[in-house]
Amino acid sequence: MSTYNPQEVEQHAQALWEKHQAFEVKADPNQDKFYCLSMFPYPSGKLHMGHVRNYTLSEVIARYQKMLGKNVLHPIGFDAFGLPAENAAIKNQREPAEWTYNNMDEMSAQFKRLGFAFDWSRQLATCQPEYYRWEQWMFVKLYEQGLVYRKDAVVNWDPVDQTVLANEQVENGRGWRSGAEVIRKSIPQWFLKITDYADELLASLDDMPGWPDSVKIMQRNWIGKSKGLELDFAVPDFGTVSIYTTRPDTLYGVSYMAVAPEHPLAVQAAANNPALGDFLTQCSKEQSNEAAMATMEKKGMYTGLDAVHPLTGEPVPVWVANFVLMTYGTGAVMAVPGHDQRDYEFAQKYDLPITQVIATEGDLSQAALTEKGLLIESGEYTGMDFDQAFAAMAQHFEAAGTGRVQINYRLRDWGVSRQRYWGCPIPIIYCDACGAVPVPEEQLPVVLPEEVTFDETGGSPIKKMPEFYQTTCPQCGGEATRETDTFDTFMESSWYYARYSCPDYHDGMLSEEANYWLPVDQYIGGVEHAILHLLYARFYHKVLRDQGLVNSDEPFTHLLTQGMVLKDGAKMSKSKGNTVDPQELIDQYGADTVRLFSMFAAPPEQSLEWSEEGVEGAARYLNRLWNQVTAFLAAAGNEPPAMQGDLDKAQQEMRWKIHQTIDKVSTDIGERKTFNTAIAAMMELTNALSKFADGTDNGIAIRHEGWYNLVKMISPFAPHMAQALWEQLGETSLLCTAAWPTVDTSALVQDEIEMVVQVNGKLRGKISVATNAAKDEVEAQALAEPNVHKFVDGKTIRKVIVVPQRLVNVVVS
RNA sequence: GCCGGGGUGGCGGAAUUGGUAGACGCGCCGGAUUCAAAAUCCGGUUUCUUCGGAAGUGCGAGUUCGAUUCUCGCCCUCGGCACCA
Repeated sequence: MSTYNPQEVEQHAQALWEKHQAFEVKADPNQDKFYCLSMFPYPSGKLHMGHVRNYTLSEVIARYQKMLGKNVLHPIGFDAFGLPAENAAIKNQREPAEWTYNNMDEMSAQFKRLGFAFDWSRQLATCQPEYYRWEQWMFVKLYEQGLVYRKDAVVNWDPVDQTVLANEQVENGRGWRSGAEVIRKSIPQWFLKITDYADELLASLDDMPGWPDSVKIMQRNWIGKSKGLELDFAVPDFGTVSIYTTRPDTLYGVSYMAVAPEHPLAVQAAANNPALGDFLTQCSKEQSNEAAMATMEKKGMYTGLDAVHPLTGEPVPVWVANFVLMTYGTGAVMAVPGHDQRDYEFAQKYDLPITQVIATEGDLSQAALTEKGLLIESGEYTGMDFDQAFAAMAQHFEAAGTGRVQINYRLRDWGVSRQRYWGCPIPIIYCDACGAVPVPEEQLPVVLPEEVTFDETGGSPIKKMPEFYQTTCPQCGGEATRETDTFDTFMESSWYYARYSCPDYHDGMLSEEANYWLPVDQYIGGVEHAILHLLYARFYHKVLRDQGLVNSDEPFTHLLTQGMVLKDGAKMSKSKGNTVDPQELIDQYGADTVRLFSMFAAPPEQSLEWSEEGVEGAARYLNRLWNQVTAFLAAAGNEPPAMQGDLDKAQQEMRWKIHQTIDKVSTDIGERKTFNTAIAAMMELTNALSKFADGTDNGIAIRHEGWYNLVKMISPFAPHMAQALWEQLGETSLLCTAAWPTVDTSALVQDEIEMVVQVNGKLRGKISVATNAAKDEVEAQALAEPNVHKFVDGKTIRKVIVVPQRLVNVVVS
């Protein structure tokens, strides 16, 4: 019997896996595949506990599936483009590429030290031209297909640093480096028509049982499909302003219109109205993100223009309002203060009329009445309900040619242009004669120069590098300029999961192997990606499908969204100084302990509260398991006697516990994904086996059966220690390729069962009954229980509820 | 503000389909071992209690024989809100 030495044991197991290339896989049409994937990391520096948790989750599932006999793909790579590399470059005067590659090396070493069962031969990094060339290639394909277009869109402009800022670089409306007031600036940018796929993205959600409902609901709301009317309002001295409304039934209640500050009407009206001009300038300094728009003070100004109400002919004043989004619908709304709360508050503030045109309960002097109901004060539409009014008005306006039924989406097209350096160059060339021309396939990739110098403003260096942007037009051969914007990094993360199937394929974006591995069977990552990343990836997958590159409709069959790792109730972050370095823990306790703790401390979806004592507990458990198994083997050897004859009661119970645990652990890992309860069950079995000191042949056989299966079951969590114990059990194969334990259902049969007896819902006693006992027998036995009898005596029994196998509730008065 | 989570002992959490609230672990208390300590092992541990019991899962109502679980209304907290990834 030897003591447990994690460092030694872990080195040994890792060397074995390396020697046998245990986790490198090839497509094999004759074997069931299982593709298990954790969201790839941004190479920010060293690993943190969030990474450990994320990759241990996929690790446990991957190793479990492998033991079930599946051909398991469990790859790793890096989401290597992004803003932090540029920040590090400015701060440390290092090239983003060098910084990134260094971090990748460091993190790879830590991944290996943790013993993750990755197929390292498939490692990829999105900043490598071999990867992003296919992203550029696909962009050109989509351009040719008409799914790409260019339009003006708003960015955060820092007027001092003369650069575009990301939202997180704007603090309280000011640039984080310069401190200057950030303004909204409109510049031309490239967009992908994700809205063309809105309906399919929405409809597919109904057929994705492997995704959490919460994520599907969030995506549905994000897509925000609605049916309404687009109506044209004539505005004398301007022209026509179209609005979109989902509540045409409230049309008679319109008391004003509101347009976005960027709306052409507002711009025209401001031309000879200095006060209005000032207001628009003021609006341009306000943040345009949705949270800010929704919470800021609602402000507006009359433009001096009046629209004509399309039904009554009455004049309707047109206002500019800071809360109207130019990017949603038409950038103009009709305002019905009586039946919309935001319009209501605005009308109260500016003393605009509030009228009721829908008959509903409520007090209009307190709040808008937003419930639907029958129309009142609405001319010929009076008395109709919502559906009737919608249909009648749609018919009226369509006949008049001034309105139409329209399906609208909250989802906007995907702006992919970033005015930043460390990203994939957008493969477009601008020619004075030919306009925007995509880079021809044979000229791809457009390689991002890696030797660059940064100044403190954070502006992209390639915008100042003629050797990068000076080129010739692919169409006319004349002088031309390259696009210097790069892609949103969500572009890279939208298809990496597919590229893992063939990372070294040079003749195309994806090879046939993609269709063997895809879709991903289990995808794991933080909830914070519930909408953006996961929606973009779903969109991209459908685009890949329509290009004939994959034959599935959705990329991820099952999704697990993990919670954050907290310390003292707050998210671990460098700025808070509450980080825990996994490396120190690995050095002190070993990888198995760190892995076990991260799985045991909380269920995957919930946040995990960090606890040093909890880690010690995990280490203590592994130590105890090691000692128990080695002590048993030292005493009984690794060749157990055969079980024979009848088992006594304690032996039966021990076997029941062993097989009940196998059943539970299998369900917890394979179906429920509650690894914390799987570990708890294994701890219970460990405790039970420790106390079961039966030295008879049958007893030793049962103990061997228990420890043997326990070593297998703990192996996805603590694979190094399990491998060492496996060898002590006399096995010569790799444990990670051994078969997962199977349940002996005959061991689960019990002929007696304990039932709980309640009186008026309160626990009063317990009875032991035959498993197949009839209801009357159970009832009789329950009433005969002394303590139950005490509480029932002298009272009238109203009814007795018997829940088979569980409890009896005697209702008395 | 809108959308989606979460709230259970001193702490992390369990209770899988409406059926024993607190599994498992941590901490703490007691014991064994030790010259002593660490480590290890064994036992106890929701609160109150007149020792019969009673109360108890963020707060307030409701449905039910029975609610941590379902319904309604609140409070607190975390994630997302389109250029952080």
